[in-house]
Amino acid sequence: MTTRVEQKERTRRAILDAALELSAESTLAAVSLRQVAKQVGIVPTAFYRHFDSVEALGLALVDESFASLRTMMRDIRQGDPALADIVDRSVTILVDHVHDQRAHFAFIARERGAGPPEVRAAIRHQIELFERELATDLARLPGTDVWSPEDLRVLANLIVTAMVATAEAILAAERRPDVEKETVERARTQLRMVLVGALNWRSQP
Amino acid sequence: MTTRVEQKERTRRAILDAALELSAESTLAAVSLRQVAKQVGIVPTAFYRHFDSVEALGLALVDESFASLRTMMRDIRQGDPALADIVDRSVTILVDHVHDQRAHFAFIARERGAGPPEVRAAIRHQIELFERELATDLARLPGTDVWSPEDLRVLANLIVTAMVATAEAILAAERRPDVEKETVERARTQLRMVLVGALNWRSQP
DNA sequence: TGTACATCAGTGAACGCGCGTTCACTGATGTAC
DNA sequence: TGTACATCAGTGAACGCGCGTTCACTGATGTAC
Repeated sequence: MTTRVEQKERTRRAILDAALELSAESTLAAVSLRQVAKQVGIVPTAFYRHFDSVEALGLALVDESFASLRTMMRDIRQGDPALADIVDRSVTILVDHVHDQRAHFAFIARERGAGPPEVRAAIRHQIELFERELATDLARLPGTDVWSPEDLRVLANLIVTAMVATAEAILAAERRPDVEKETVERARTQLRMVLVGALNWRSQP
Repeated sequence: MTTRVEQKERTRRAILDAALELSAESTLAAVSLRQVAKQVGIVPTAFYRHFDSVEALGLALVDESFASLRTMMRDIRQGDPALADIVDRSVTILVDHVHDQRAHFAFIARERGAGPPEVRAAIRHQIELFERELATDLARLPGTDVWSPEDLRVLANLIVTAMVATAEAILAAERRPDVEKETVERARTQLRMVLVGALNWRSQP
């Protein structure tokens, strides 16, 4: 026996999943309320019992997607932050999460540049928070004591940019293992290059 | 007196400009043939005298946009490739071109992730060509003789990724000079960090 | 130069379709007593 | 436990609107002679 609350939550979940799937064809802006309702198996008007508009649904998807990113961040932070294998571990965890949360990552990648303004702003804000957290983590690494706070933020921005590009490349690889392997190797090399630069860096050189 | 050919070209130009302007609101996938025709001041059916579909129009915009990128590339390549000010000069030229070709850069940034599959593929291909050219240029710099060809490509990819992110950040700054200045400073610092990494890099370390 | 014909960019009516949103409704689940 | 009423997720008809595409057309520009 299912309660009314449980059933409502199940329908809401189905709407979110349908929107993720349909927007994968191009972008959320091109998805209609009626397409979502049809895929879920409800009448179009029932949509309004769950969301005010397709855009409100988009904001809910942003929240969801970044919740899964934060899970990833926590995974990366776990365990010994020794420099030796930090690059390999971080990239491996990124790849695993892109596989597990493929639809969420794809959603962020698409809507980041082309979503409705509010959705775009929400994504930009979340990426900025992400960057700030990474800067804090970097400050704990040995050797960064000669860095200015600004340079730490700049480095964090570069790393996040490279990781976003890597996630997009993994998605574009479309599960072709050879293309993906190349992408992952490239990401590791790039992170190592950046770290070599970082270790030889002095603020205001 | 204007010839028929001239008039046709003028209308075609107006269609391209209208599509750039309208797609700026969200993405080309959300722009209708009728919206474009209305903005140009022609009847919807006249659109077909110039393009087979909105998607064909999209591909024409990709070609245009990358033509302006190649102009930029040529500008950067001009003159002395001395390491000293190569970073400052490259970033300055990038900023100037983003200002001059704002609509084109914004179009690429949006459609790169969310455009119709053919448009996305065309953009990915052009960025790859761009990267290959940069790798060739890098190979001419002193100090890169200890680099493997693969690592040159990986470095070029990192630099292109950072420059694409910089262009997007300049667009997002929406002509607010203080935000833009910060973005530009960040790009310069990042390129310098990467170059410090590059100068201390040995392939297969 | 003048005339007769060809070309073709742009017109305008018409089509069937999917869109978001309104509204009054139904009937199963939940609650008060 | 049983009954009477409240709640509310989902229904289904209806609306006016913008969509892409078809078709036969017009009339200015271009060309052959």
